Amino acid sequence: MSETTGLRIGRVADLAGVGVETIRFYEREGLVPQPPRRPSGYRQYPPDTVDRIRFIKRAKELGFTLREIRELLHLRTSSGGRCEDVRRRAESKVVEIEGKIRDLEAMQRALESLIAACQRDAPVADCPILEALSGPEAR
Amino acid sequence: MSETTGLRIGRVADLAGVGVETIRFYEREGLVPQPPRRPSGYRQYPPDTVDRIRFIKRAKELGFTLREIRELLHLRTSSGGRCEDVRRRAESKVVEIEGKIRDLEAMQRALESLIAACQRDAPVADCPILEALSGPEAR
DNA sequence: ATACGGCCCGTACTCGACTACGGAGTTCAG
DNA sequence: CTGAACTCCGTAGTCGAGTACGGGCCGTAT
Repeated sequence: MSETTGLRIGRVADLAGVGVETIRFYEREGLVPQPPRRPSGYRQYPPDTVDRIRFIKRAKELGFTLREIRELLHLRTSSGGRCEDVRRRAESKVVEIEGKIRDLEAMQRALESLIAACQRDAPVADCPILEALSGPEAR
Repeated sequence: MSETTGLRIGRVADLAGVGVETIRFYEREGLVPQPPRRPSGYRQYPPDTVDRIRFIKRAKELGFTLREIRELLHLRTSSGGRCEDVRRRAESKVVEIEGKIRDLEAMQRALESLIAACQRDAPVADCPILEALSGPEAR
């Protein structure tokens, strides 16, 4: 009955920065594996569950859907474990992520130029932000 | 009556890769400015509206909410045009974007290592992807 | 031993972001 | 000059991702 017993759901929720209900929801959706239970029915989480949930949170903030995140998390074990298939899926995710990084960098450059223009006391209305941001090359 | 007249909503939708209803929705939400109308009531869009909508699309895919995107798009003109305020807001966006890029790069490295492990014919179940992805440093 | 949390479950509700009507007027190619 | 395709508007419905009950069982500090 020490701390090797595992974490209860509320503790995991606190550590990961989400609500208890969110964890149960992720469990239903297959994003967090079903943990062992005590005889009482209480869930007992291994500590690394916290990292998994934090990962889900970050990935959401990066524009991945729960469906995509589930795929990412299951890359290891899915497709009957056939390596070739896993590799292909991983590679296409890498390409997707590269695109996101490129877009973010473009937004960043646009914002930097807005900031620079402001510092040169140029009237804000003349900042070229929108032109840069909504530039011609779309996805 | 040449092409200088402007685009009708359906054309803009096609070019930007969204539905007509989405554009009307964005207009209601203040993400796309209200265009001039013909006497018939038909909207007549300047061509750069297409870029604006593409930008909205990309930004959504990068995890920004419509509220945040509206803020970005209004940076120039909001806050009564007071430069200092605009600059501060832009700078905090830059920081946020830097964080996103860092997280994406971490995911990418994790995926690369999964791919590498696969190519070395290591059994997929042993790939260290999850450990890398859900690493200790959260947001 | 009891009370005040925490946890169980299922169901229902919310919120953001669309998406789909339906009935009327408009455009324009043939 | 007609008919198919497009547009208008308002309202309602959907979908993803949670969030909130409510009634009942656990656990533990006093």
